[in-house]
Amino acid sequence: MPAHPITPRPTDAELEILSVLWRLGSSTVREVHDVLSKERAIQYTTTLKLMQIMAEKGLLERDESARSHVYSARQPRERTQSQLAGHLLERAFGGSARNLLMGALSAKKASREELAELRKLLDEYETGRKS
Amino acid sequence: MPAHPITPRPTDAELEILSVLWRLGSSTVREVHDVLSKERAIQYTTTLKLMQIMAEKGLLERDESARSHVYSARQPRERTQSQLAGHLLERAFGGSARNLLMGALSAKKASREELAELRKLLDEYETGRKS
DNA sequence: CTCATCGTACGAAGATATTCGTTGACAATA
DNA sequence: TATTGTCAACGAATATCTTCGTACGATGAG
Repeated sequence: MPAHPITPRPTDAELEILSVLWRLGSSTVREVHDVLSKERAIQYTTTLKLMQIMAEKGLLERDESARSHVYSARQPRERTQSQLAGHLLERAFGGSARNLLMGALSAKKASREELAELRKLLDEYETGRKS
Repeated sequence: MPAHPITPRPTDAELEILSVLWRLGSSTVREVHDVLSKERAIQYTTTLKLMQIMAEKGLLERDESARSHVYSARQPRERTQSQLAGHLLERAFGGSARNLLMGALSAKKASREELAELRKLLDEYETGRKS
């Protein structure tokens, strides 16, 4: 039986780990740490502990067959992202996707290409949704 | 001099308070608590303490002229929302607004009306942005 | 074999978040 | 005025997050 029935929302530090794993795919602590430590000051055992806790929580899966354990995200990236976006959407935007997008755009200006991507996404979504 | 030079990102519990204040406008602890306590179990002093801490942090402003202090959000709603969306955008979506919107839409299905709103927002944004 | 290196496990400190009980001041009312 | 209710202030317990030092076993070089 898993320690947690449902996957908890990752914290900020945990999200850093997940981001690296999304990029690298299955990795050892060393591999994750090498990336992480280039972005900010952090000790190896901190990365290790974080990843151990995340495995306990069910955020990561661990393969212990080799001496250097290999970790991977337990949920697909899209699912975690959807969980996070959905949570913020409810808590901070009263469910208004429009306001969420507005907030994102005013935080970080979007390029013409990105705007085109957004429109395309809406088109595809509508097509898939239609009746 | 303010206790905090920049406004910290509100926590989840703090966001609940802010949401109520966004709806009600300037309010006493009692008024906020009455709304909050209908949504979940919480004691009056918990609401009070939260709002006191938020005032210390600079998230709220407090008018002490009356016996019942009157609180209000220090930042406009849009600014806080932009801060939160921007933070999530960077940490969890690698800056991709497209993926953020995708996550939001897959967390909560959007109605036809909401899709229209989203398109309209993109149109307005592009117009405002155009060289 | 011996020693330096690399890995996991563990414990614990410090910071922050969340919760609520108690206290004392003030106000409203009987 | 005496009692009852309302409020802010405070302290403290608990939980969670984040960080890192230490210990100890496994591995590889000499």
